[in-house]
Amino acid sequence: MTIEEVIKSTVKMDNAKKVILNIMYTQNVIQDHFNELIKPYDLSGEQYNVLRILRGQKGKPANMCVIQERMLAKTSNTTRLVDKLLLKDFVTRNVCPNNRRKIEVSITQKGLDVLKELDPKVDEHEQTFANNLKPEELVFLNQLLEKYRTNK
Amino acid sequence: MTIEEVIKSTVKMDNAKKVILNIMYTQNVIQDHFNELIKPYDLSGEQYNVLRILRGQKGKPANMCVIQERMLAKTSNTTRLVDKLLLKDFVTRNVCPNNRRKIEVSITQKGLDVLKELDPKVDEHEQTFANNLKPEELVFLNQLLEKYRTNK
DNA sequence: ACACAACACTTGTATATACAACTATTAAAA
DNA sequence: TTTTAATAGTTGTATATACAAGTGTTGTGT
Repeated sequence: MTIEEVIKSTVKMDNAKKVILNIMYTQNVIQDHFNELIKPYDLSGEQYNVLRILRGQKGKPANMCVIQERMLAKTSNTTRLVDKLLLKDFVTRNVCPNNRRKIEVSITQKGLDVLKELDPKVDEHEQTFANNLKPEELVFLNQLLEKYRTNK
Repeated sequence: MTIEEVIKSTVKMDNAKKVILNIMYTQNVIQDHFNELIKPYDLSGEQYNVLRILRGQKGKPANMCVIQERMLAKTSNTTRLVDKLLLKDFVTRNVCPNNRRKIEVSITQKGLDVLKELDPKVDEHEQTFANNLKPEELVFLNQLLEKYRTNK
């Protein structure tokens, strides 16, 4: 399905406009698919993302600003995301003893368990889309997107 | 900047995962850029999108469901988006006389004026990104994204 | 004609995003 | 040393998104 078909466009669009809509729409499709996947786990996409970042710390706690800079959506409100994760006992939160302005957030065993349960489903989610392309097309798509973002 | 650099990933990712993150992140970058552009006009991205759809109707009013199906984010709440546009006198809203379940939404002259003022800025926004790619790369990027979405 | 399903839209609630203002702590400058 | 600036987070407000439940209208089957 082309992007024109998706938005039922009546007028012809140039490729610059088409690419933007294509990226925006594809992101929507991916996100809807992912939301379906995590719905039973009482996690939002960004909450999952924070957990994933914390696991990547391999035991080392992360400050709020570290979490922030590793998230895709740079404007997310990390405080409130961590609040939600705290309520579910997926993370712990403590004031950093060396610098009391900082907060140390760590993933709990319960958080690790839920990620582990999700891992195969997330892999499958990623593969479902990736399988539509040949391996070399996947590489090229990555290159094109990176180039498209140059200086932004 | 590669997607690994963006999210400061410590571990090596496969291309399937990279593509997803690349699309999600690129969409974020585009959206942030676009939000900057329309901020002075007191419009959100989706509000702009609704106005654009209404202009595409060329005078013919659009029902709520028509607007809905032409939007990128299929789960948007059209009622409340139109509410906001009504407050700014960018659209009119009337019950359809033939079928009183339906609503006829039309763009006003004020709405058309604001779109006209935005047109060159939106074009520039689109070109800024598109110029990073050669014309044939732009075409290929569109094809890859469409193929990537197959059956979704 | 009546009951009931389908349709088109609205409203409610919880969560998420965008952005500015605010608090507390630490570092730097005068 | 005192003031000021910078840093790290939090809170508030408005808007947007996700999703379920609700209202009114029209179409369909018996």
